[in-house]
Amino acid sequence: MQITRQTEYAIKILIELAKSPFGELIPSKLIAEQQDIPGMFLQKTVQLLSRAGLVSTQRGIQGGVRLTVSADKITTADVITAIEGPLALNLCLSPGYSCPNMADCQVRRILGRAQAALLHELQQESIADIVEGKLAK
Amino acid sequence: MQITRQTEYAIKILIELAKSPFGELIPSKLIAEQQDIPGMFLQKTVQLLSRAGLVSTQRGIQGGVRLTVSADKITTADVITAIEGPLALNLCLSPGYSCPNMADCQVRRILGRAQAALLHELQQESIADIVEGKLAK
DNA sequence: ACCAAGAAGACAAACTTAGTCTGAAAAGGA
DNA sequence: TCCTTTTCAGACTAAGTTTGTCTTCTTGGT
Repeated sequence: MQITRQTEYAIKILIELAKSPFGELIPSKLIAEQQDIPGMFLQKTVQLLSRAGLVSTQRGIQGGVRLTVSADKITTADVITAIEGPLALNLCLSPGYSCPNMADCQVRRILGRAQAALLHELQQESIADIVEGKLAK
Repeated sequence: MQITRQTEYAIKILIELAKSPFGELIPSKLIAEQQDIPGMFLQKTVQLLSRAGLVSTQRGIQGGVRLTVSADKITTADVITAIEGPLALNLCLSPGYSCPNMADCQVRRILGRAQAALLHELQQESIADIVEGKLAK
């Protein structure tokens, strides 16, 4: 039950972007070096963030990646969702899933509560909080 | 970021055991039928629960599985730990892991908070709660 | 036109998960 | 003691996921 490495990369990418003034274009190669992420894999990750609307990219010389949402509006939950899809602690908690006894399934209910607690916390934490170190314990 | 199917099986096994009087031996074959779990795989799962001290088993004719801890003392967190090992939302949150800049790693800190919130909720929820349906949202 | 970036998708290696198979060991009864 | 029932243990396998790489294409600026 872990986030994937790619999700961790995504968080680091956003942190790196948030260190520069909002909207500034940063070439992905530079991000890769700063955060020690394999170049090609980083690009795929940026694309997921881009499709989620968190960043935008520009091609060509002087191209790169930039935030389209301010860092204090991007939560950890947003990043996880962008990379891994909707948070689901169990298959039966995925949107669109259905099973015969879903209505009165106690396992589903109990895991749903845990998931809600996790999600609530993840939605409190923004990229800006991470960068600014606002999480003193 | 999901619990494994095996963990879900484990929860169901414990629920099934908790339906009978405490300490009663239930043959694993019966549990498999009741909860629709592949027989061999269930046995492996029972073994993990047994090594974690949550159940004990008896071989031979009239053998089976029984709870060794009362259902209201077994939390969802216990089950996940028994099957998957210590809860870790990210590799760097696993016990025994170390990386150079672990002390001031903001990613680690933020995920640590989320993990603590999740763990707290999981530790509130017992198998007895599930069986008795005490979770009416 | 040329070059520096990102876009896209095929591919592959490594790992994890879910499950099976086979044989052994133990408990109890005949 | 022998037989049956049941768990124990480990090897094995098939499928899926993760984490990348490689190659080719497209775009934008100079």
